[in-house]
Formats: sequence, structure tokens, C-alpha cells
Amino acid sequence: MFSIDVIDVRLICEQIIDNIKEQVIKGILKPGDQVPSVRQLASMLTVNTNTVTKAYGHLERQKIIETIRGKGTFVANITVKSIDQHELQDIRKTLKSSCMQLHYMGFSKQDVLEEIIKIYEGFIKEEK
Amino acid sequence: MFSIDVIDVRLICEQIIDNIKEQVIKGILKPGDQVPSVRQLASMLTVNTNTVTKAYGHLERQKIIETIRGKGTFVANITVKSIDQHELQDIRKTLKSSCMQLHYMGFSKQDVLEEIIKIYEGFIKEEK
Amino acid sequence: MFSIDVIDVRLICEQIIDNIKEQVIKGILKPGDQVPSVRQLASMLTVNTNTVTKAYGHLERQKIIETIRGKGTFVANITVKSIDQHELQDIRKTLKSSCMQLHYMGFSKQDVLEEIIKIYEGFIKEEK
Amino acid sequence: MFSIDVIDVRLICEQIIDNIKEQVIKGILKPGDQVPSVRQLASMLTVNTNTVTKAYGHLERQKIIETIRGKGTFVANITVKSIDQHELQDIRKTLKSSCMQLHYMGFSKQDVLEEIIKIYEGFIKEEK
DNA sequence: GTGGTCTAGACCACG
DNA sequence: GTGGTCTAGACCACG
Repeated sequence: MFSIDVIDVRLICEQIIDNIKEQVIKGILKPGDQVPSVRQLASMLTVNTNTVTKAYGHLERQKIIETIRGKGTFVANITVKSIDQHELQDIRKTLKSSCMQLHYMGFSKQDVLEEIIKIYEGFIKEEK
Repeated sequence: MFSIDVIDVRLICEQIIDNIKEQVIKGILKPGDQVPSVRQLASMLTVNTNTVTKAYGHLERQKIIETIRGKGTFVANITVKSIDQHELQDIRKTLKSSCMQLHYMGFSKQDVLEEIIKIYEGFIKEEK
Repeated sequence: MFSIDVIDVRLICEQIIDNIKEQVIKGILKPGDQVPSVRQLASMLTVNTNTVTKAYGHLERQKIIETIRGKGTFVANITVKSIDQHELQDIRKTLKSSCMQLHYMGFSKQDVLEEIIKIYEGFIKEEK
Repeated sequence: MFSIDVIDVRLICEQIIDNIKEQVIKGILKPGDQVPSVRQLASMLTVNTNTVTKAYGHLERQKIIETIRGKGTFVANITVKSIDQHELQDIRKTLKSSCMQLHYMGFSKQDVLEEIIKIYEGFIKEEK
């Protein structure tokens, strides 16, 4: 499915969240599909079950997956999410921080926009 | 100069780094300008001196500031930085994570590109 | 008869208990009426027979239904139940927890009382 | 401060949440007040720090407390919360379940309303 | 088999 | 000192 990068700056929990999200966005995981069980994923990634549980908890709060007790965890139906202004501000700060860093590395605004476009090509199957 | 947002998701150390960087990019701090001493800045921001020391250490390694013993800390001359591929990968991961989150909040690729442009307008004085 | 909501916060077992109770209170199920067998109900609700067995066990201990071996399970005659002080304390704690949560959501005491009245209108046929 | 009731039906985590909430509602804990540290509360209640961390995480998501890294955890300023319809439905189901149980124990609608009023007298200092 | 709660305890970041 | 992340592993509820 995917693996954990120990060198990655992101926390293990975040890596799991991002990877699942990416697979849902790409359509590899479709609404209704069962995601690996907490134990399965934990052993696949050789991380602790608590860490997977925490990641799944975050994804559930974001309505990306839903859990049916005793049955397993499934990709949720896509719903229109209301925008949390607080969360949006956090993302803007993170984006700004990344942009400034890239600016320092010699990237122009245009270069950054092209980076973003490349990122989108990487995770969107097709977009009209 | 600037202040620390205790509620901010970013660590205090990162906030200091970002703020100094932003002022240098904006030209508020120019090469050769003296930046506050670790103790001054720590007391201005009411944060621990260790935190400022760490932030300055990062900025120094990135050649954004330089310390002259007994004199103080100054904004470094702008040099063309060699791109650290490892660091670039980290930034790409962070950008991708933010983009996916925005995608989930209903932002289209175009919306995200416009966000980036707005961010650039915020920290670049003028760019042709 | 009724169905199980997999998303419901309540355990499946509790949902079954509550639904049977509600039907008895509403008079849809009357004393002496036969309720579905464990297997029937389990297949109707597509839940595990263990879960229905457990729910029926609880209802039996509360004297709401009674099982006659070889015949089936029936709604019990209404008897004046002695109040289990321990159970009453549990319910009070649950009610208090719900009230505090509603208080936090901006509900006044009056709003909560009206909620309770609405709930009663929902499950009592008529009460003078 | 308070203690954990091992006999209580509620999970330890929920008991902590409810107790903190109650103290904030009662005004024993006021906005800006520091709540016990994760370690302090864990040792006071003789529970694991992870359990307290989890409870504090829930309270933070509900904007009842806020954490300042390295400083501690504090009671948040009261803000008008938007009502989460999903959460409200859950509370209604819990209330209905409790009401049916009380009905079975011989409580009339009036008795239940009086219970609610008593609960409010218990956790509200004064209400106009 | 599934997820959920909890303990015991390590290690990290910030003060 | 503060909280945050993570591991290892037990035990419970539901299937």
C-alpha cells in the first residue's frame, strides 16, 4: 500500500493520514472500500497500532473514513465539507512558510506555481 | 518587530525563523543590518532564550544571518544558495500535504494557485 | 420492525434494547405479544445473533420480555419495577453529561426542558 | 479536584471531560486559569498520562481549554460555538434512551423534568 | 476477526 | 517543569 519514511520530516501519524487521503483523492480507495484494519496497517508499516488508531481518528473527524464497530473501517461518501476558517489560516501559514523557504532557495513565484501544478498532476487523476 | 502567536500551529522556533526570513525578503532587514541579540529578542517576544538561540542557529546555517563574536548578529549578504535536495523534498511533501487538505476543503487547483499568488503579494515588495 | 444505524454512537446492543423498549412503551408491542426470535431478529437487522442474545438478556433482566423455553420470547406483563438506585445514578450521570454538553452548545435550561418534552411526545402515545 | 469513580458507567476519559466541563460551567475554573498538567492530573487520579492527554485533546477540540506548548493548559475564553447537528442528534438519542429507561422505572414526564431541573441546580451557579 | 480503551514507560520540543 | 508522539502490550465489545 505505502510505507513510512523514517527520514520524512512529517510525524508517522501525519504520513499515514496523508497517504490515505492521497489514495482517496486519486480514487485508488473509493467510497465504501474497506481500508486496512488497524492491526494490518500497523504490521504492514511496522508501527504501533495506537499510531494507526490515532491517524484513523483524525481521518474520521475529517469525514474521510468511517468506522463500523466490529466490522472495520471504510472510505466515507464524499460530502461537502464546511470550511473551518481556523484550519484554513493554519494551512495558509504553512504555505507561506514553504514559499518563503523556496524563495530563499532561488525559486521565483512562477517556479513555485509550477511546483504546485506538478503536485496536482501527482495526486489528481483527472480534473476538468 | 513581530510577535509570537501562542495558538499558532507552528513551533515558536519556526515562527521566529519565518518572521526574520520574511523581513529580510521584504527588505525591512537589509544585508549588514544588526538583528536583535538573542536576549533582546527573547525578552521582546517573552520566549525562552534557548528558543531564540535555536532559531538563530537555523538562520545561520541557512546563511541568512551571521554572528560576529563580540559584535552581534547581522543580516548576511545575499548569496546564491545551493539547493539542498533533501530540504527541497521536505518542502514538496509539506506543500503536497497542504494541497490535499485544501482539495478536501473544496479548493480547486486554480483556487490554490490564487492562494499562492496572494501569499506572494504579501511578502514580496515588488517582483517583475 | 426497526433497523440498526451503523453510524449511531450507541452500541448495536443498546440500539436493539432501546428500540424494543420504545415499541413496548408506545404500545406497538403489547404484553403477551411474541417478539421475533433471536435468529429472526438477527437476520432482519443483519447483525450477529450474539448481539441480539445479549440485548434480549438485558431486556429479560429488566422484566420487559420473558422467554418461555420451546415457545419463544414474549412481552412481559407490566409490573411495578423496584427502582435500582445504582442504575438510577448511572442514568443521572448520563443526563448530566448530556445537559452540560447542550449547555456548551448554547442551550438554556428551558431549551433542554423543551427537548425533553419533545422526546416524550415522540415515544408516548398519550399521557394525561 | 475530583476523583475517578471506578464503578461509574462512563469511561475514565469521559469522566475527566465531564468533570473539567462541570468546573468550567460552575465557574470554579475561569477563562485563563491553568488546569492541572497532564502529569499532575494523571497522578492525582492515578490514571495514565495518555488518558488525560486524550481527555484534554477532546476538550481542546471543543474549545473549552487550550494548550500552550511548554507552558501548560488553560481554560479558553468562552466563544459562541456553532451547533454541530450530528452531535446534537447523538445527544438527543442518548437523552431519549435515558428517558425511556426512567419511564420504565416508573418516572412520569414531570418527574423527569424535575430531574433535569435538579441537575441544572447542581451545575449552574446562577442563571437569570 | 474488527476497533476502542487503557497502562507503563521512553524520548522529544519548549521553558 | 510543560505537552506531544510513539512503542509494547493487555483487555474489552462486537462478529
